[in-house]
Amino acid sequence: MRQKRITLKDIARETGVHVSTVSRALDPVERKSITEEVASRIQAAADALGYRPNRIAAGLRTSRTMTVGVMIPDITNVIFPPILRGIESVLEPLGYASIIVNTDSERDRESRLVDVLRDRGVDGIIHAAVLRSDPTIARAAAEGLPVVTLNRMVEDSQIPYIINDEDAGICEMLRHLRDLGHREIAHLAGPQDLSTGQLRLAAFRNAATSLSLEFRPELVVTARRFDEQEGARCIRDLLASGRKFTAILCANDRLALGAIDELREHGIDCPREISVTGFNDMPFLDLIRPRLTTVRILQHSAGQTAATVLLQLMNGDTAENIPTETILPVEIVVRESTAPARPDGPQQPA
Amino acid sequence: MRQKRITLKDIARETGVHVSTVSRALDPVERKSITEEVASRIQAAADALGYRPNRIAAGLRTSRTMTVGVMIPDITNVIFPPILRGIESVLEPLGYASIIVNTDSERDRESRLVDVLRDRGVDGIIHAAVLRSDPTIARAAAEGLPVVTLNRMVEDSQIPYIINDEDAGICEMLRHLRDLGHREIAHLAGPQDLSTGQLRLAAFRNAATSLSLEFRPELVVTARRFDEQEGARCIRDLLASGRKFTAILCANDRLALGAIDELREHGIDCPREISVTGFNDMPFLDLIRPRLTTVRILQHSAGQTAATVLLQLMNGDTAENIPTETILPVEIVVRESTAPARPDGPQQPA
DNA sequence: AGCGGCTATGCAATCGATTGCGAGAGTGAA
DNA sequence: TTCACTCTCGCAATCGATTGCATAGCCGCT
Repeated sequence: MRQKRITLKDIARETGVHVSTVSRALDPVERKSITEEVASRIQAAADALGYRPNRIAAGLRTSRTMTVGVMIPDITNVIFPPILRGIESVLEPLGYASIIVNTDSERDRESRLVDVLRDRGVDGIIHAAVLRSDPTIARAAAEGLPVVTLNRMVEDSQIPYIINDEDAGICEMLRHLRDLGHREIAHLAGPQDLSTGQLRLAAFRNAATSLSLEFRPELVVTARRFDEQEGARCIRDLLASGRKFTAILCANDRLALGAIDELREHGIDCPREISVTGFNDMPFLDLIRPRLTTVRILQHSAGQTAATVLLQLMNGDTAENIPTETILPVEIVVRESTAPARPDGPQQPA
Repeated sequence: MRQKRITLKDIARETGVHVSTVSRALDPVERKSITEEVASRIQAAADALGYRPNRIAAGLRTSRTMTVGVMIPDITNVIFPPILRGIESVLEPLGYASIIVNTDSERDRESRLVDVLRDRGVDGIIHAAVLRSDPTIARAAAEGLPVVTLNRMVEDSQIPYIINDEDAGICEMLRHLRDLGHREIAHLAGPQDLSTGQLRLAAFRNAATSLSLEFRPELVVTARRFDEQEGARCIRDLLASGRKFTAILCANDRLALGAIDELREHGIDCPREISVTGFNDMPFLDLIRPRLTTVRILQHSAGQTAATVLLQLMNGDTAENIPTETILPVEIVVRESTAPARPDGPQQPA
């Protein structure tokens, strides 16, 4: 039932040459070392028979599989698909395929998956998982496997990383709020075991001082997950604390959405009474009212950049040509969830 | 720099047996044909050396790569990631990896990608792309490659398919609208070159007659894409036609969201004046007001089912054990975008 | 003691493509 | 005519694991 595949041997038999000659004739770089007439005869036979190279066999011999592994926390998180398309857009035209794995941000799953990818002989790994430390990936890189990380860096390693200029994003956003007259600005921080959560909190602190706004630890609440429920919970806690604030800078869009919902539950209007900002600019955000002011990250180009750097690594470019650190610009998108601070000062809600 | 991999040969040398013996000792099913003492000595050596089997080499010999191809239109479309997680949840524990490719619903890209997957020796393909006909995949299946399709079927073929019971979903939704008193119900249909668009329109027609509601072709408008812009455009056309209607059943959530927005632009309130329903129940829908009444599809289980059927195919189960057709149940989720038809009859907006 | 039969293990081919090396043909110059 | 050199192509090893077949050894039975 199943057709036998056409191999080099078949073409060799057909054209009366040796399989090695066929191999060379079909290899664009070796082709020049073959008489043009022979080469085109072989090419014709290959086309006629419908030859398709067996990448498995080639991979065994060359130990290059033209496959890369991509590790992300969870594909159902809307920020990752655009990254994957970005990666694909540079790798696929070059004949690479990618194996995508979800780590669910679990450490043992993460290291197990690194091994799975290595067993499959991937030529490199793009690691967009966000756990704050991972010995397995560091070891893989140290053993010579090309690795780049996205959105995070592995300490004490030479692994190139691509990050978004989140510091600048946070800082711009804080400036936007300040320029609107806000002074008591809360921060709804993300989980501190995820690099994004940690980095954005640090950025908030730095930005506050550099903008001559006082950093107030009591106005920081930390979410345990990046979701709406936690956003809402944090707002409840914040309101319960009785502290005054007129704006909330959230570490991600979903926290912001949860926050706005919870404020509404308490009869507090966003943006009239309290301004709220997000981070990521996830899809469909402009369908949700009030339309969220947020920091836009160029996920697609982040993916492209990661893939490009990985390619350099896999091609064995000289180290000095490979950027260790790439910082991608972000931009703030001002929509409807931010407004001038009320002139009569913060109204502490009931 | 790069460490040499440990191979069977290394273990053989270490333990003083032949590599074939090592191979058998490490293969759970062959292991019983080896003296327990030898087997465990080999196992110990393998562990000590940190042996990891080379799947490429094994794949070459056995022509099983433990890899499946998954074809979808576009990973950034929110309905696909849950499907992928569903597939992964059954395949990954068994040692399979999947290569995911985006077809962008382009025919030539689609057939090219089928070949890419075959070149890589995938053991099977789950085909969730939605073009209405594709000779390449049919040929692949005819040549013996295990294939299952998701959300669509390939005509004139034995390819098993998994679909959601969209007919039932449309019918239930129409019944819901009828029970609310609606009689003039428009259908905002999806692109007719995509199977989902076509099927849902057909289902709408059937449901109308079976519910003794007149099917009115002039109340059907067809979108060119499944997005908000097209939803809005269709509503403009519908309003411009001057026809009366009190409810709109949309072929997908995004069309519905675009429709509601456009109605609002015209000063028409949903659901008070016109009810609107969606299809898919995409994530974050409950954050958008009015919260959309829609048909929920169990994407995750669809993925699981597709993977399970593919496994049967790949394991060469006898044909009669393999379901050709699997229809998964759907459910309607009633939220805020539907309300009773106004007792004074449809108000034709200006 | 001899023989049948079974079991544990070794041997070697194999999957398909790649590649270093060498041989033969062809060319040009002396 | 011959020698040196180049160009094209064939030969065979190789990547690492799998597997059908062969064989050596052992057991038990008569």
